[in-house]
Amino acid sequence: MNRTTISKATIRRFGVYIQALESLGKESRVVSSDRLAAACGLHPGLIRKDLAWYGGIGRRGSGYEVHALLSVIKHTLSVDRIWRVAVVEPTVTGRALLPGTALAQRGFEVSAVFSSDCDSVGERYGALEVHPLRMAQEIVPRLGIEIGVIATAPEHAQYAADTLVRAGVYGLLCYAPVRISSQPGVFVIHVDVFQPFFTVAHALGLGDPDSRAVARRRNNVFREPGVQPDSGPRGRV
Amino acid sequence: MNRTTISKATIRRFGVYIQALESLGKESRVVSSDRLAAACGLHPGLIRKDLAWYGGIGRRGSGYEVHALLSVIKHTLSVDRIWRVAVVEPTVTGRALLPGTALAQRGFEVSAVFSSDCDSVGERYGALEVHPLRMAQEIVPRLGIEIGVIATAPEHAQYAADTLVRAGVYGLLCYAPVRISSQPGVFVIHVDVFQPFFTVAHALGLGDPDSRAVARRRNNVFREPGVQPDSGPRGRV
DNA sequence: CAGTGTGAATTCCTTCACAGCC
DNA sequence: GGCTGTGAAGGAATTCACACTG
Repeated sequence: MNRTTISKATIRRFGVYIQALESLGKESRVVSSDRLAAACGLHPGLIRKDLAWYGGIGRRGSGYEVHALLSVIKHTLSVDRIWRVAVVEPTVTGRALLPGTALAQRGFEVSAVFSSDCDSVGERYGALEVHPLRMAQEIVPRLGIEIGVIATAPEHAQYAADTLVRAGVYGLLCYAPVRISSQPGVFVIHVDVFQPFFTVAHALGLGDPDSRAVARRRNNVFREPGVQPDSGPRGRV
Repeated sequence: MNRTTISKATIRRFGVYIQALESLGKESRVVSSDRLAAACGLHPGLIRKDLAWYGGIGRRGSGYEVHALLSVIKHTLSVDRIWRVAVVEPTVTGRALLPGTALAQRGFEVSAVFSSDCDSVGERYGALEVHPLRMAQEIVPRLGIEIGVIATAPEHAQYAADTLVRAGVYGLLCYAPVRISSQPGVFVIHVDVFQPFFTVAHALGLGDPDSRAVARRRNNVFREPGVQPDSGPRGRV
């Protein structure tokens, strides 16, 4: 099963596993698929399928060795190294990614902040000074920055993206609410921080509008695939 | 096709459509599935399928009327009203949701900020003052807050969630990296703001580690379902 | 014509259930 | 006994292709 490409869904979950394993690892040296499943809110079988991609990394009867697992998964996701990141526009969204956040612990180091706004240029956030966007051309290669975060207003997103790409960035996360287009060879992800609110609203609002009691009585309507209906294991109230 | 429950995937996309339509609406009164698809990075057929749920809301030959479409989709997602939201802990993540962000424009109004940290209590963010978490019991019902955002450290997440739920909240967004368990009738979504970075890292790091040139030359490896490989004249090989 | 609505085909993902190993 | 690895079954979500309509 090995030499195949991993499914997109699996890749997404690998990120979740890293997250969960980091904390599970503090408690025990080994986890079973059941335990990991509970921590992630997924079906145990799904976890075994995902991990089976490595071909027998688990031990029957006991489970998976946390450290080893973390290690291979991180390697697969290429997060067993440091990625340097540039943020364009220190907006609220942009600033939420700056050092001091958990982002750094996961191997992503924001090493530059750019802005097209004269007022912002020169401001400092911790050790970082805001530079004019036009300096990306020089700074990006010098600091070995490979990933760019677009946190501009939508109308400036494309320009910011182009500028970063020209400077050498080849992975982009766009937080602005527009679709930016990129040259081949550049990988782009569009992130909408507020989408989850929509999902919650839909779940809560089911049935007649503002009949709060109804919604309250209703069980979770969405279950992430694999999530047990409720009353979690680990379910202390 | 109407009386069926909508698929989870469709619901997620409805959120995206709202987003896209808000800006497309400024340019034209009508959109085709092709145009909307381009704006969202999706396959046109998929959009027609999704919208067909409403049963003939489009006009053959011309497309969908933007305003009407927005209106029904918003209704479906229950975002044709205001939802009041409480945030626990004004961490960087928590603060990114406070008024002034685009969240308010989408119908979600943060009306209270709570903290268990004595130092934070009393701080002001715009018009909002940080209250001790224990006051949730009184404030949540008074302000009609229905949704809670957990932006605490992981070890306090469950407690914060329980407190809010006891106060009357029945929808939760958890930004802390733990799985919180909830009573039936309470809808919970777990959000990990940094997951997209993992996906980018994986895409960029494909193949031999740190052979940047290789990655750079490679085309986007992940395509969101429906996204054309790139520069996509659709169809025809 | 341009563009929707939709069955049918396809691809992708998840769950089941059980054999096999520790 | 506990738990992994995995084929086979089942279910979703997406794409295709085309009839049909304004």
